[in-house]
Amino acid sequence: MCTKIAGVTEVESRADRKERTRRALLDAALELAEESSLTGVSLRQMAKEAGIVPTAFYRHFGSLDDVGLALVDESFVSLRAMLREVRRPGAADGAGEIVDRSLRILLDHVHRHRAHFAFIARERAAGPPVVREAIRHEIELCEHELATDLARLPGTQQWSTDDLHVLAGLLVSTVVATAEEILAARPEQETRLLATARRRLLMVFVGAFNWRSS
Amino acid sequence: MCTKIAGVTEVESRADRKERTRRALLDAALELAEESSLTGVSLRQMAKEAGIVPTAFYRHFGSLDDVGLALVDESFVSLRAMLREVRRPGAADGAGEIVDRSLRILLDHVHRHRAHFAFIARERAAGPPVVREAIRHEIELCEHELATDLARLPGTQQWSTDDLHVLAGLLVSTVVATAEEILAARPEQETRLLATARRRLLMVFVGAFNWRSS
DNA sequence: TGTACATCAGTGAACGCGCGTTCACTGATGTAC
DNA sequence: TGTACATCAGTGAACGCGCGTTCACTGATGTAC
Repeated sequence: MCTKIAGVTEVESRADRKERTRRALLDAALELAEESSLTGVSLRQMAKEAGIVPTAFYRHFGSLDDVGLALVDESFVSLRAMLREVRRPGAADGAGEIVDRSLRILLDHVHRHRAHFAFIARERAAGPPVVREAIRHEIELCEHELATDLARLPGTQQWSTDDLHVLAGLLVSTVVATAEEILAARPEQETRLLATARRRLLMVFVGAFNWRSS
Repeated sequence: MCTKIAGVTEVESRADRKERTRRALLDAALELAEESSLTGVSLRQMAKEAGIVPTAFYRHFGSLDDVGLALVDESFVSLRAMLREVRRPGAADGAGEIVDRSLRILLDHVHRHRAHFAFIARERAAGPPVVREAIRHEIELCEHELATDLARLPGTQQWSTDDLHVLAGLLVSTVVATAEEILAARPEQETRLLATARRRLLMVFVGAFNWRSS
């Protein structure tokens, strides 16, 4: 098959075409899972949505679980990109600035990778067991990374590693809750929602600043 | 049908028997939903588990959604009972005592109503749309109640209602996360998990105590 | 460059299975007289 | 108390449908010579 792009005749190789179908299957799974959960998506629905016959599914994945794990992988690529952006050193003067900047990045990423964030939020509780476990593990890794980062902030040098993990866990559960709220919110509620989320995070920071490691 | 209990011959009325079957269907749904979600449970599985023929299901519920809504109702009866117990005035000296007592009550209730708590945690994200919405609404009500309660604590008299809701939201998301951790934890991890949860809640309280309403 | 062969993504028929729902029924329980 | 009738929880056959998976296949793409 040939495609003419900007005057150049591009040839789509067999491998390219296969990758395109694989992508279509993953996209179909992501979209179909939005109603209820991945456990409710059938191989035949995915194949139909991707424009192939059901049996051709097996050319790309060994089972439905494999599709789930592939989606977990790419969802956490999105999420890690976000965390990297949050972490990037900037004009981080005070807690208010850090919170504002982080929330802006969170909002932007949730909107731009809406399907991936919704996938994690949903399948974390409802996915096939193997997918649930994979997500649980990834979130634990993120929490661990966050704890390491927090240790570098001014004011936490004397903290025990336990306390760092307490704060990391608190931040993760707060951010997860906020992300879920953003996903569930209608656009006109968003401003109000963010204002609440901002104060919630600030309250956590106030608690952390006044915390004495024991 | 007659049953002899403690020397008294009890007659089970038609209504009693119907109620017993209804209960069996709900219990079956609760148990079967543990693998994946309620959306993955079929009417036929429920009927089989309850010991009736599939078609008899319709004598008790109009649809699978009705089963879900009935389970939401009774799950929140458990949860409300817990909140009432937390709220019951006791020797609430300081934040530490409040947190310890609340966590003890939470742990006890999660263990004694494990299936109900797991149901809420799971179906909140993965249930049929109508069930998800019902749970979202119930949690919002709990959060609102909590905000009202917080207003009566010493030190919050000058807070704005917005700030009360910020704290209530923070507490709810922290407690939800803790409940989910208890549900997922193996028994030997429990002590450590509770110690972390304790410090997490304390950190929130430290934040609240040092909070200035704006 | 041309030819002969290998690869392999996608096809289409077929399978047995569990699904929700319909329908006419049975027979024990409940009620009116 | 006894009888005749009504109620209704549960039955069982039947339906059409979508499911995952098997298998032998097709024909375009890729490769070796």
